[in-house]
Amino acid sequence: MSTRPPGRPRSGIDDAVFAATLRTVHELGYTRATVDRIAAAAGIAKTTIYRRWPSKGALITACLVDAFGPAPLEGADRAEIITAAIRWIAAKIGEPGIGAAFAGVFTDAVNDPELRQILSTQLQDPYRVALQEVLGESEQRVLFFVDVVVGTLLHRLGMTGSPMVDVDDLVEMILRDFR
Amino acid sequence: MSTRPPGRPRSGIDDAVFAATLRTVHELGYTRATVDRIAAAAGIAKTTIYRRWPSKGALITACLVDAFGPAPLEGADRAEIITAAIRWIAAKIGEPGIGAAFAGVFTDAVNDPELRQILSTQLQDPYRVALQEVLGESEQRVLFFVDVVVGTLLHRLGMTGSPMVDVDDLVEMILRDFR
DNA sequence: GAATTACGCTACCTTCAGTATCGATACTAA
DNA sequence: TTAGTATCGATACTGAAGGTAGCGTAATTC
Repeated sequence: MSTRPPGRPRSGIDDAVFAATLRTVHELGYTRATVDRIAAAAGIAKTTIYRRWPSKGALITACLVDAFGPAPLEGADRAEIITAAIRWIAAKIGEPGIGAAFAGVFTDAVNDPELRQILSTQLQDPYRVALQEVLGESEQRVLFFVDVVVGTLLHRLGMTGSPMVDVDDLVEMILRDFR
Repeated sequence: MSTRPPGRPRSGIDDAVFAATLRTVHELGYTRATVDRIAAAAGIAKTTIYRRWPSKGALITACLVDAFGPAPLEGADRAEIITAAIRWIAAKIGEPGIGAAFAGVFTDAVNDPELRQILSTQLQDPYRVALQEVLGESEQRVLFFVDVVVGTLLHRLGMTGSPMVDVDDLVEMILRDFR
């Protein structure tokens, strides 16, 4: 059942495109990482990218979803889980290309409701739901948690150009509030 | 001394340009608030804008410096000062056009070192210095404070499209950390 | 009146997101 | 083997937007 449909199958280039995206954003920054350059870095045609993702923002979002993967929400107690989650997202944002891509697509989303919808549902919602379950907190409270953690990390990255290196202060502050 | 220099004096249009900028950003959002449209809304030529500010980001930054004004860093003790400061910046970011302009120029600055310099020195530094003095905290600590407060407020605005209405949680969290 | 500086206007350059088209390619079904 | 279908690469193009150049004109000082 569910045999392969007719027509030429899509070539498995998603991973190559994601890698080329992060590499290009890391080297040139979000704005100068044009779709043309990303396509060239991946060795494919620009039109192929637009056949798979409806916009540059959607491509970046898909790339981030792939790069982040599932969050490691494990630990003996709430404090350990929260600490691990903060350190995990901070480390991810510190990886080459990921932080710049995240900040770039986030800022694009501010004035683009469609992109905001994509970003919210495809990237944030899975982690929000998982956090609500494992922490037993309300949606409102988890959203506040995400605002503080991600907002702080992105503000530091955007204002200084470098990711936050010492996350201890942030962890302690959050722990005092969510213990 | 310091008599008026020769040549046609600049017309006093800065206030009109700032007002037109906030109005246009409020109506159309940061991206669609093009320099052409802002100039048209102010009733002047686009070239006049570029004679006074070197880029769109610099114009928005100057507009924000003007709109924010000095921070009300008053209160009987540290807790009152911190509370007032947080409520003040949250209210400002909630004003029509200001939050969108702030988020927009911030995100532009992420991949534009020149603009980041302008934003950091002209907008953030005055408040950072004033906070260091009145709170007696280190530069590192005050920068962390700014990262958390502004980052949280901008993340909420960018992710939901609306400013944070209930700032109490943020105030309490910060107070627990900076008491 | 001469020099100087700002303004408005028009035209222009460049970059980039996104689209259209067309021939070639890879696969399914008969 | 052939017809049908869907993808890919390549090229060209559109439209929007930031920013610049040049020119005539207006305002002010000396």
